[in-house]
Amino acid sequence: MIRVSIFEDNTQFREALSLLIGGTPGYSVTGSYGDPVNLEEKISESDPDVVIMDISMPGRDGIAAVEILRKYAPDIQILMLTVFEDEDRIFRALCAGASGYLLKNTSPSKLLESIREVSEGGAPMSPAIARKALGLLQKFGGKPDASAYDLTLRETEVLAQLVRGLSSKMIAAELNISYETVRSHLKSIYDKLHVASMTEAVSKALRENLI
Amino acid sequence: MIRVSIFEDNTQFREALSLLIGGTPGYSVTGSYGDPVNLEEKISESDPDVVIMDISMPGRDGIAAVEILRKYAPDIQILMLTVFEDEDRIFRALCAGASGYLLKNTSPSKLLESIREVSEGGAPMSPAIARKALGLLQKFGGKPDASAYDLTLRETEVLAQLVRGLSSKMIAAELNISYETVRSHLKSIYDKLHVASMTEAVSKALRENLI
DNA sequence: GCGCATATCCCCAGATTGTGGCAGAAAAAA
DNA sequence: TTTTTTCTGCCACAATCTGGGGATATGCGC
Repeated sequence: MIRVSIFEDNTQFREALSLLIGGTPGYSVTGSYGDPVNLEEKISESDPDVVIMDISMPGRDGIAAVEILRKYAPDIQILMLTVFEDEDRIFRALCAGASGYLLKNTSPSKLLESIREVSEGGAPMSPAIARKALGLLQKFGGKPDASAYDLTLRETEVLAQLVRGLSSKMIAAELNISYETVRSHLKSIYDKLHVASMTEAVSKALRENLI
Repeated sequence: MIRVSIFEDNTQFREALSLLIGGTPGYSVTGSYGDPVNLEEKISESDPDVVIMDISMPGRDGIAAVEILRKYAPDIQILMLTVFEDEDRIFRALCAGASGYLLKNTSPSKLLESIREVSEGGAPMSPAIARKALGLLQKFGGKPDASAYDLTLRETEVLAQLVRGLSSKMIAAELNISYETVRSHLKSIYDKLHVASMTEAVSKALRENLI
């Protein structure tokens, strides 16, 4: 039996959801609310396994509610159910701690399946949402691209140690070469990365995934 | 009619897939290969809408194949079908350009559904995979967590500039405060982050998303 | 008021880094 | 073989950074 709480400001839609979920064997609706005010209280009284959350609600933003809920009860799975499909909101909701993201045009059977899936540790998303989430991931992951600045092998090694936070001396010890040699490599690295200090080099390396 | 090409080195599994997909109305298998050697040729002769790709194959890695295919024919949707569920491989496959990622224990009906979904612009993933992909996304997008070391507002600002690669002097200019003040803040930052140099601070800040 | 945290400045001594130049040995490419 | 690249090492000077002292002022809470 999966215990579900619903947060959705549209009364009609909320009732419909409640009827659908509550009327299906294996599911029970333990709470149904029009806003996330006094969220903790509502959660503790309904004690759900899964929370269905709308994004736009009066009083408090659904995404903020997700963040709070994440902290208050990390084990509760959160399923966003909303009409918004802009990248920004998807991203913020997922990063806030939602485990699934469905559009409101999702069919009842898909919705029920998704509730089960999210309670079992999955991450159900509407196809369009999943594709956008994937796009976000690809944007971040880009490419581990050390070749762009064509650092030599040794230079890459030195840079790697630098990124670990080591000083020139420590790097020398780590790589079993002279302190001065490390400094020589550093010069080349600065040249190739177009930077002028260790900090800049580390910053660039980490930002652009050069290690 | 969805045209599907299969790349999978296990002959039995490949044949089974071929039978399943080819035997279902609405789907046709236009190519079935044991390795991705001469990938471009195989693709142009089979002209698929969707490619099903294994990760481990003789000759060439499936992930590398995805990258090449992405460039050669960007409109072809790629569905990974493999046994691996480590974050690294998932991440690399998705970033290389795969649009879906299924585990080999996926049921035939789910598989067929996923092929349709990916061809329609979705991003089907096995629940466990989806959850891991979500985790990756959250890791990247996680909002700055400076609170852990409770840096003050000013210290956070200084750290932010440091991460940009600026020197103490430059930070002083940027924040319109004295060089010595910057140094004072830096001392506190070092103290709180348990580091002893700019490089270390930048490294820690970027790794732990303190900015 | 009194403590406490924050933010702002200062000085010093010693260590580290940035910059410039130089050069031999080994490896790879021509 | 000759040339080029990479890896190695060194010196010197100026600039910057680190770690140790303090000092003043402004709020905020008790």
